[in-house]
Amino acid sequence: MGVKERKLREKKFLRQEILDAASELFVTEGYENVSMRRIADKIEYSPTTIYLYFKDKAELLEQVCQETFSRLIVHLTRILDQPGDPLDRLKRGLIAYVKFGIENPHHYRATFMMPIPPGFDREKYTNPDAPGMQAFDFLRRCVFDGLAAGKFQDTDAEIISQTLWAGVHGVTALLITHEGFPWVDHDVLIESVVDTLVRGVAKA
Amino acid sequence: MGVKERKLREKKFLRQEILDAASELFVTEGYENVSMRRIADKIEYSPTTIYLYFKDKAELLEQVCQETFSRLIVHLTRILDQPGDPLDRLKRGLIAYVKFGIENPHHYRATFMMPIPPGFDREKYTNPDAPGMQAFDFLRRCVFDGLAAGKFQDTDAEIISQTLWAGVHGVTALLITHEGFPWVDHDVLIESVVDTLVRGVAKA
DNA sequence: GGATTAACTTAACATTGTTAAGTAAGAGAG
DNA sequence: CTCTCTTACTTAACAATGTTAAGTTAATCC
Repeated sequence: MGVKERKLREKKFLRQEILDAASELFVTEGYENVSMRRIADKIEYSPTTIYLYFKDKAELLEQVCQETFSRLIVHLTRILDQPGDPLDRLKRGLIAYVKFGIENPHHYRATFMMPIPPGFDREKYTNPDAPGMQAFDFLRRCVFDGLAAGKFQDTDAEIISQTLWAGVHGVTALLITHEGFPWVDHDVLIESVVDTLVRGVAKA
Repeated sequence: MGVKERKLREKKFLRQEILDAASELFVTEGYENVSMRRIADKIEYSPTTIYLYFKDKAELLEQVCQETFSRLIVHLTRILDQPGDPLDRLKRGLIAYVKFGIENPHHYRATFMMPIPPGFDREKYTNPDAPGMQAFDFLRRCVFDGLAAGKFQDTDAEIISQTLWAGVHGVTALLITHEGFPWVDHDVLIESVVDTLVRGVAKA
């Protein structure tokens, strides 16, 4: 009786269809401009069907972002697996992070720039499987490599990691929200920030 | 006939009452969790009255933030008017910026972390009277001072300014949105970011 | 004293996320 | 085959949102 399995496959399929439709709409229009009804229209189901597969709009967004961020993870993996100077790899990783954010502004916004829900879920951040946290862990590992090679001024890996994260998040976030601002060339700015940060933490 | 003027004064007064009520609610609950009806309740007027004084909710928020940010301006002015090494003043200014953001998270979010409305208003950012832009100009001035004193590695004031802004915005934004994250001590992190940035742009 | 204007309110609209109740088709058991 | 139960979905509705149009009431002007 493969019937049950076929059913399950079909169920999984619809779930994926919802995710795809939602992702595309979120990407093109931004989370808050997409209603559940619009997503439902796109997949030609009734709005309430979505609730059979996802608890609410927030969970749907979370899943969509998780998919996107796993792409960043493989991207970062490729960069960090290459040999070379730890500081160079660190720079390349940081730049990749920023560029990813800018290429996926709505998903970046959703994972890193959204207000904390009132009943904050600390678990979401300490949970290492969380989409964004995995990316941050990459940064941590880079910093450990650099520390082992004695490349840094400070010796606290956590402080260095968080400092670098704050820095790259800053450019990413500003370039996303302040599109109209008279920035210097994007690439120039990104490189400037990353260079400044790495110069700042590196041993003199 | 002072009647007309009294009327005008009363009108201004109600406007200010709305601003105050809105500000308090925005501060305690956050922009998106405050409805026009709640604001109206607080001042004991009907919801639609607000629209006689403000075009829409966004404009109301904008005015509220403007008020708040002018406090940052006077704060920064005090710091920058003190004598001393340009880099030291720069550091103090940057730290003040971050602390202000963290102490006014909702207003900071509203001015610097909100998605750009679809029909972007470039004018809002180039306009030097805009609340946030005035603060950024302070940073620019600091950088000019430092450049004049030959303190920086790079020579482009705009690149340096934007780089520093990105950096401090990063900590501010992350500390605001990721309250639950296992940060190292806030003050330690803030100081680390500012030190790193200034070390990064300073002449070796 | 009648018309005009100003300040404010009531009622309503369209849209949002979400839930409760219903329906129809198919699986499983006898 | 038939009765029942489950699965997968839909229809209808709710409460809340920002915002507008249409009053209403009181003071002002001529």
